[in-house]
Amino acid sequence: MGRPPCCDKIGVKKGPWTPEEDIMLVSFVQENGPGNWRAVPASTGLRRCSKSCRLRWTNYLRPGIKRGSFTDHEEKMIIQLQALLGNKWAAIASYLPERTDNDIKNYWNTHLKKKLKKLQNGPGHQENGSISSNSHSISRGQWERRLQADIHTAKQALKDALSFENTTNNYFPDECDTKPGFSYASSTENISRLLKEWVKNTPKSENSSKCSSSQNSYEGKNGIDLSEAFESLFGFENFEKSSNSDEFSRSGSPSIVRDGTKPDPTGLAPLSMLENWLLDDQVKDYLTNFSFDENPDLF
DNA sequence: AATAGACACAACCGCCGAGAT
DNA sequence: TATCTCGGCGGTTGTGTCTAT
Repeated sequence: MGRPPCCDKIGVKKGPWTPEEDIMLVSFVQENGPGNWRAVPASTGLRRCSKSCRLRWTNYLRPGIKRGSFTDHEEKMIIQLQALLGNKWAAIASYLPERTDNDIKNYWNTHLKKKLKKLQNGPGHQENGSISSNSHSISRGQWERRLQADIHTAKQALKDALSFENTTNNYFPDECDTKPGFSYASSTENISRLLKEWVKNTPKSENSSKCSSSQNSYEGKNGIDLSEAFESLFGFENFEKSSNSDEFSRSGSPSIVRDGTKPDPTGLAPLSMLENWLLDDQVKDYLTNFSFDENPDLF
């Protein structure tokens, strides 16, 4: 009769994750790899739903996540990919491997939606059917033909890029077999960053007076300093010098895998082609106004 | 300095397809 | 084959922070 339930729904904790919980989760993933989320609560003692554990890992702890503000380049990519794919945040995120779908979705909802609305209401929209770019102007017919060809090319690139799924699993490169913890090094950075932020944002007096039941508690159940515990578990003495996101930049990066289950689909070649296409001014203009409802046959 | 409203983002909810039993 | 959960996804909500008054 089907599978057994993933976890006992009664007594499952909700709300923000504590550093202590993060450490337990990362520790589990380090030993067992991502996946089998059902086993996480039972194996770690975490009073969290398996789903919550997966989400926490995916959005905050997995290797290669970049935090902070979005660059212009990222912003353009999101806008164009959203125009092309719609609200397929996971698909969009596969082109921005340092960002999570949740991040992109939030960024879209809080920033880009408004920004685009402003742009669309603002100057620069021509009503006469000709399309201008920075350097030249072409007829609508020429433009439509060129666009169809471009869309075909982009669709192929998308298809190729997305079809990387299930062909290889780069999460466990060969060397990881002999170097336990190798592929999770940046998870330690993610956590240490969270811890550092927590320390930074928590006044000392408050910090020292907090008990372990506090959501932001920095101390473990037995009064253990979690930063020390964490350091002894994983070690992040080199955090300061290695935590910059460049380590995970597209070129020469260790293959970052979203969620630990998908290979990074961003082989440089297809992405660059798609990027170039997406960032083309004319395509940008067109896609900004493009409606999939009116073009159901494109895909 | 106090307050209200806007904003940002982490986390949860509900749905769906795939797969296990 | 039927039933059930898992894993993944997109939408939504809750809450802390910022800003204007």
